[in-house]
Amino acid sequence: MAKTEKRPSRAEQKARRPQEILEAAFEEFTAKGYAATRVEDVAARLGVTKGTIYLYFPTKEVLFEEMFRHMSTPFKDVLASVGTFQGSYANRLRALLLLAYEKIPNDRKTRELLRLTLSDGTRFPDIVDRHFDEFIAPLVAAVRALVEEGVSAGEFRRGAAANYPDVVASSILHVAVWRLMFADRRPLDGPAFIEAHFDLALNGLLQRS
Amino acid sequence: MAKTEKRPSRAEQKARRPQEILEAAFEEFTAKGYAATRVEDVAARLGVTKGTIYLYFPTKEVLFEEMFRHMSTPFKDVLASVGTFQGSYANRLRALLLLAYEKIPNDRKTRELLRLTLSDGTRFPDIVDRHFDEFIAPLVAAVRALVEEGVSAGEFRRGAAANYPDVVASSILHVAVWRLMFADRRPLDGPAFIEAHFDLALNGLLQRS
Amino acid sequence: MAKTEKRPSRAEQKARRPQEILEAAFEEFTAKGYAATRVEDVAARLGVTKGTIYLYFPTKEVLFEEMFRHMSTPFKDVLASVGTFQGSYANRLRALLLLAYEKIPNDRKTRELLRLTLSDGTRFPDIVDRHFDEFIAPLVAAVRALVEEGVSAGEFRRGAAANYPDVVASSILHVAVWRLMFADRRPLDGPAFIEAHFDLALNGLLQRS
Amino acid sequence: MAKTEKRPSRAEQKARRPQEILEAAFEEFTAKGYAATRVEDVAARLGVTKGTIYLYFPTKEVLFEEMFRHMSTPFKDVLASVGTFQGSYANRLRALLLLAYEKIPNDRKTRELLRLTLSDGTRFPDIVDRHFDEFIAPLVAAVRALVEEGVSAGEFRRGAAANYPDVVASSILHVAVWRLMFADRRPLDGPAFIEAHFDLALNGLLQRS
DNA sequence: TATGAATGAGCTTTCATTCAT
DNA sequence: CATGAATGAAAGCTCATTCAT
Repeated sequence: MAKTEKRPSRAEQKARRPQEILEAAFEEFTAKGYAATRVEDVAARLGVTKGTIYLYFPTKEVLFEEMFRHMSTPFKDVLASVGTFQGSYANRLRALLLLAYEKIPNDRKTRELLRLTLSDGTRFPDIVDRHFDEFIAPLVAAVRALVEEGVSAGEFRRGAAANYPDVVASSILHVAVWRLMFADRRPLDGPAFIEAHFDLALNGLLQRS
Repeated sequence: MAKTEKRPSRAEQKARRPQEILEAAFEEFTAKGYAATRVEDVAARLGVTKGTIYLYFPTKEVLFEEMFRHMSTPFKDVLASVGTFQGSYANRLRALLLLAYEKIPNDRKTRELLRLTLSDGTRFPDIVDRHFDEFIAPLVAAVRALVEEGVSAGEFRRGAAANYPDVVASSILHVAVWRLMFADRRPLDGPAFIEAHFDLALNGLLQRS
Repeated sequence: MAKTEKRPSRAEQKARRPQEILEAAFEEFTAKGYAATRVEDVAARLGVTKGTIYLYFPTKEVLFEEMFRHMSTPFKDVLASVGTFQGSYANRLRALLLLAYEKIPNDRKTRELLRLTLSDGTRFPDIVDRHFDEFIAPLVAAVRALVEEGVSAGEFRRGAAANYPDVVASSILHVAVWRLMFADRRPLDGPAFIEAHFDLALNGLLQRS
Repeated sequence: MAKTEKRPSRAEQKARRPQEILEAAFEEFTAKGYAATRVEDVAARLGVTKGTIYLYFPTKEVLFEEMFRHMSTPFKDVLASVGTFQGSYANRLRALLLLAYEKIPNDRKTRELLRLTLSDGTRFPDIVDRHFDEFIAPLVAAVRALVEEGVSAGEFRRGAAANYPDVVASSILHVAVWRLMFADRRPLDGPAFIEAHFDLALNGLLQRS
């Protein structure tokens, strides 16, 4: 029982290398952008040398792309649970948006990948599509489904907002961008913001009595 | 009448140069980001050589900073007109948000500067503050003022949304980010989105009968 | 009569230009050496622009060469007066060396041209020869002539020093190099040094009683 | 025994590199001066490329400074042996000056560093001080000490020359400058010059019988 | 005559990539 | 596996020189 969870064996260490590199690459690329990041910086963060990086990834571009893929955690899966939600549609929508807040602006990985998508999307068109398929489309689809069901059930108003569900979720992006831009320099009161968002969105959607 | 509008004289050319350069720089920097843009690209866009750029701007960094300053058109001034708005607070808010849509996601300059702020804000902290002071703060302040007046007048509900006006305006940022990210690849139906936004926000804010 | 000696007329101004340029070039070239001096620096010192320099001198190299020629004042002429010296050979030698001190280490022009000869002689072999012909050879010849006459007259000892007159004059170069190297940071007591030089040289040369 | 003295191993090569570079830099910088030397010239002399130089030295300026430090061999140490000299003060002084001739004008390294001190001392003030502390000050101090002892012992005359020992040593600088300036184009008969120097200096210093 | 905008060749420095050890 | 010395292709910046005004 002694050696359990001790430092990894050489073999384990080796197996872990690629992931370590991708994680180090994430830190560097998100901090400085693709062009301004040097392969050596990534290596230095791991305490290895440039050559080692090239042992696992053939070029800086591939490193970037694989890092992006590795760090973008599946949001679709999370959304799968939406189907199991119970209660009023208002509460279901609230729960869904809460999930999105957790996964997008509050999750550093997702948030920083959004930055990369905006800054280096020109050079890596794939990541833009990926970002859309991974985050935007599923979220919008889930919101739309819920809103439509709520409308059918007579809980939500029919109207422009119901037809364009992005607008219901757009505050989420606002928080993400705010955090990317200001970090700790202008902290944002997350819970209060979310509360205001729910207040506005649900009042905006609910049938007027 | 003959020679009017011929090629500019030497003096005219010179007077125009700095602006031409700043505008070319805007195109290049926004297309590729600071690090990936070469001074020579900016020059080539104007049909001149690198050296010419350095005749007007001492370093690439200064070129970037002055470009940013030159291209960020005052939003505060636009907002000044808000005070003159008439009619219901709902309409006034609608007019205010429309102004913001025009000036932020629909104005290519502002939109692209937002991208730069996100991608190169780390290297140029000034532009982050500038962006905040120039766009975010005035807009939030204007929305807050209007909402508070609307609440006082009994037209708007008191509530979380009224206390956190960012949430009312956040869809604007959503459109900006969407356009930056997808450009023409996934066009966004602007008018429909705006309509949905107003529908949601005003229903969310108005006193329930 | 009032305006006599007032500011020069345009024609005079023009006629003076080349010299002004050469003098400005002297300041710049001696301060930074040939390679590190920019033509624009020379122009700026005169309050004109680069183009003006090229109106008078076709290239930077020619400017340098002509500057060198222009600033190297004839030492030979000065030495001509040596033939008229009277009195003991010791006194004549003293007078000759004093002339050399005035013309070489104490004359800023000559001193600085010595620096250029050492630093840029590789690129401009002419100036080395020029320096030799203009300063070294005449001085050594004059010293040699005087010493030989002094020996013939029985006033100076025959001996190694008399055969190699450079050694008699070498302290002069020492002062020049010292001043070039240390300028005002380690001032050299000129009169005391010269006195010591005469003391040593004359005692070294005079017949032992 | 076979492979001994074959091409150096990677490790040996690496250990040697910095010195190789400094020596190549010495050749280039002394031949053309700081400004006119290209880092690529230094590299080419070693058969490597520019990049290699920057692997060892961060900037051209640092390369120059470290080269200067590396090539200036301690003169002070040599002078330490002066204290052990025996015999007449004339002979001791002769021995001391001979040491100085060996170390300053006859040693190519020292001689060329003198050239750099004169040509690039403005840009690198440190090397001027270094040159003073390393060569000038110790030499003058040693001469002074010996002369003073010789005066105390009654062997040397009291007088101006004894008070200003630079003058006794100044011929040494003369030879250095001559060689820097004329190299092989006007060779200087070293031994004869030195003989003349001793003849003059000792006769100039010794008590007149 | 004088200007100064513009050029283009060249220099310093950087960095992705390779490869012998 | 890992290293890190070396490369070479840029990229930022400079400056002698030109030329339209």
